[in-house]
Amino acid sequence: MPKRLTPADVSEFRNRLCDVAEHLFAEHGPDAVTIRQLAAELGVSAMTPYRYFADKDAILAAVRARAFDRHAQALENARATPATNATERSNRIGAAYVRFALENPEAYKLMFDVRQPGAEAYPDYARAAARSRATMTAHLEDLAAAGLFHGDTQLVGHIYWAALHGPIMLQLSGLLLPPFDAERLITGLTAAITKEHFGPRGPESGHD
Amino acid sequence: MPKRLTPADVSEFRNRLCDVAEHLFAEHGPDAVTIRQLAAELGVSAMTPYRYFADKDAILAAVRARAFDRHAQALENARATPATNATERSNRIGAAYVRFALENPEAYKLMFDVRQPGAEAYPDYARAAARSRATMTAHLEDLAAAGLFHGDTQLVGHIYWAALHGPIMLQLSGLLLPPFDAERLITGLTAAITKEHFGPRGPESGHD
DNA sequence: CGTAAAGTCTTACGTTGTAAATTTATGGCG
DNA sequence: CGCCATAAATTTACAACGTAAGACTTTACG
Repeated sequence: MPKRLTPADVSEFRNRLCDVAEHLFAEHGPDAVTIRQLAAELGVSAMTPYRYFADKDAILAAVRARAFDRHAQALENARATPATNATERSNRIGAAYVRFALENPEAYKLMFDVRQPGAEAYPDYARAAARSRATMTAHLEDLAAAGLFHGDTQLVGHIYWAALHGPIMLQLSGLLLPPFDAERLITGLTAAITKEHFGPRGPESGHD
Repeated sequence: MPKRLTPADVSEFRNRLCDVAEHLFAEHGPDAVTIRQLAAELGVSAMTPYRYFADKDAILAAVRARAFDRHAQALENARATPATNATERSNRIGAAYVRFALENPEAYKLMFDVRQPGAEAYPDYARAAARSRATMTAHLEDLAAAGLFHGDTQLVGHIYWAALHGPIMLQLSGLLLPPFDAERLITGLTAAITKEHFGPRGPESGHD
């Protein structure tokens, strides 16, 4: 049944496979999903995916990259949304970050999964991850441009990032017991960062 | 070769197996290690481990529990070490936390791995994890007892925990690019928490 | 219109986790 | 002291996995 594959055909198949893989990964975990399942779901034979991906590891990397891209898109959307001032926009980006993580916990787990050692070697993954990181520091540059922040935007951007990531990961690991959850810890942490870096009477800032 | 197994025999074999598993997991990742490898390393047949563990998942849970126990032990040692004052002891516990994570990155990854969904169902794992968490809040109770802190010890303990965990996990995910690393972000975050919760001129507090 | 090549499918292999059957050694009882 | 029920370990066996190799099938171009 082969007609010559255009690059568009290739990337369409890759996308369809990643869509299916994403759902199955989220439902059963990446280890429990087999190539044969993916192939069956797509109505092709077990070997067909290997025309489009080097191996299963590459499929995992591609799905992780796509998750990072959707995450980055959510952050960029928040940054592009009109806001009354730079501080509000900044908070909106933080809120978008947390909302994405809590509404797509399986995607977030995949993004920051620590069990694929060579992930940075996949260019798509590296680029998508860098794109998320970029917005996390860019919004501090916005604040600096508006004269609302004077300091190391890269450093404080990373600190802010870690202040969201830590609580989220603790919650997703199942190690936060009621009444504690990511939201609450993030509120506490971002309040501390805000006071530290925006003066003792700086703008009130939760993440939403 | 069977002599009746005493409970001591059983737990000795379990320990030996976990020792081996820990090393192999650290070296190759838990997915890449097979039961047959573990058995060979122990000089027994492939099925023998199944006398001591229900399945591979239970072995992973046991190794994770042991890692949490060693971590908890490191924290408890730091807490038990004499210090000139409660603040210093508190900082030492934070330092012990970070040191353990950075000196045993594979163990730390395993502890907070997000890919074993039913982990809390293993009592050993749940207990070991709770033991680590307990020390992370206990040292704030020490500060409160010394009159150096007035506030919600549980809440701020968790916030402090998240402030260490976030940077560490970002670094272990390989997503922190020079010049940023966990140490630096932790310094920034703990400084902010300290100022927030110990007044604008509270004690200077890095984590070491 | 034929043919080289591209795409797909089928077949096949080594490895995995583990169930079932088998062997082996021992501690308790006549 | 000798036998044997049984606990422990091993051997064997199987279905499922990732994927290499080869066979088939369709298309684009000379």
